[in-house]
Amino acid sequence: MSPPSPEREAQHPAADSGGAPPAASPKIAAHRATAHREPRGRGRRPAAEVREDILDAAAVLLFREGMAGFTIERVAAEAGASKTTIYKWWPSKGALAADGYFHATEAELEFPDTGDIRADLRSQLRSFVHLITATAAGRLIAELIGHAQTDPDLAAALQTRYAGPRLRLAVDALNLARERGQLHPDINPESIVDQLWGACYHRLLVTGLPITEGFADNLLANVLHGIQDQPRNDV
Amino acid sequence: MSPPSPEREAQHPAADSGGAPPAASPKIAAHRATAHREPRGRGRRPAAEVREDILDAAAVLLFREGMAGFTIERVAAEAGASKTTIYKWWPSKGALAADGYFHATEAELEFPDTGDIRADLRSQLRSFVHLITATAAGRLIAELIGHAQTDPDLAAALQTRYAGPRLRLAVDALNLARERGQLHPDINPESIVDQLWGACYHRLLVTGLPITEGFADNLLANVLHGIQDQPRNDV
DNA sequence: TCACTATATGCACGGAGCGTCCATATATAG
DNA sequence: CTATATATGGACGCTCCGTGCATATAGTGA
Repeated sequence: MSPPSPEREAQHPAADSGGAPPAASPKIAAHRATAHREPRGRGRRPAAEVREDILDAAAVLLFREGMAGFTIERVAAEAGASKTTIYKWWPSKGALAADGYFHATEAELEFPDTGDIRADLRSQLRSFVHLITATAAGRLIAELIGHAQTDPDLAAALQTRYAGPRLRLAVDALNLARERGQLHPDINPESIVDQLWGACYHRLLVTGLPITEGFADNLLANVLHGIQDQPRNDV
Repeated sequence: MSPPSPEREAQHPAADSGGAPPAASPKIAAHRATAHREPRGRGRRPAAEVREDILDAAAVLLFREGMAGFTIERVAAEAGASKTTIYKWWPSKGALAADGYFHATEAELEFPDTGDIRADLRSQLRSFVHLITATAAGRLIAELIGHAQTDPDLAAALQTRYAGPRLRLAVDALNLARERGQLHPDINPESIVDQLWGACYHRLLVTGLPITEGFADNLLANVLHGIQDQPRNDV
């Protein structure tokens, strides 16, 4: 119904060639030296290449428009791929969104154990606060979590690749500290993490109150005061 | 473009029906003995009646299928009303969902001030835990909050009629306790609420860990231990 | 009693998106 | 060079959105 391949040259809105990705935003692919989508008619392209294009497009769309504007059709258009191809590899919108997000961010998520639980938790918490307030990922994470409430694929992916690792990191730090005798022996690490991270999510997702570093530090002080191994005078 | 003043009568979808059962499941209408929408030809029905039917249908659909199956078209069908009518009163799916939810629940949300901050917070928190774990509203609330991340109407409604009041209730209790000298003078009540409620939401929305009464009580103990007016030995 | 008006009704539209078919083209493996 | 795996455009039927239109009727004021 239209000329074969009118658009494919500057297909990618993403970074690609440029070497100045300020992190936390789509870093996308410089993965292929090849400039860009060659003018192609029909026919097969290497699977890996197509996959990469789709993930790039998904990430770009996701960060540009959020979950609201994120549709399979638009990803397909943006990637210069066909819906058929996308459906061949991803079962649902949620699954693609998750992969798109992680494709673009791929967080390192490593924090050294300094032996000081307060310092360790603070750096983890601050890093998280920074992520959700100072980068484009903040709103997006809220929207992803939001969508996950009605999308099992997305929920599973977030669980496995996002919430799980972060939770484990903090829990590990807490367990180490406890073994070191820095914390009350019968604390429940998961609950501590719920208090710290949950408080932030509460503001992000529910009340909309501002999330600042001061807020985070204050939070941490409160929580630690409640669990450090000192005589407890109540309960 | 249209007749002068068609709408001005019962414009607000809001409150309406009188004080009835608290409950947390659809109480819906016995308001009309009639079981189901009479087969009617065209023509006008009393506005209030139609509105009621729509809200009932919205609530039923919401509780039965969650936000996933909640569409304007289905509400219309279920209510025996026409989409046109719905769009005349509600600007969006989110707005209708919110009204449908509150129509069905209309929580009382009153807690006496007993003078014991621990007891007061515990009853509030337990009531909340009960709501999100033991009633159909739990999953639904998660889904509503989820959708609110990309639906401004819904977000505003939840803010005003759900999160706001609950937050205020707890903050008030904390302020009273502080004035009574039960709490450290420079606590930030909002943060305390973030810790308590946020921890629950964290499990509900993010990690999926179980939310029990024991969890809630433990949470409260931790938090209070951190903020009660006793010598603080750190920070 | 009756005409008038506000309001609900069915119907139908164009648009978007979903998820799934085809038949066709071609890049890579053998 | 052939075979096969795989991407392609295009089209389908479906649901839903949000909005128009002409028509029917309940309630109301004359």
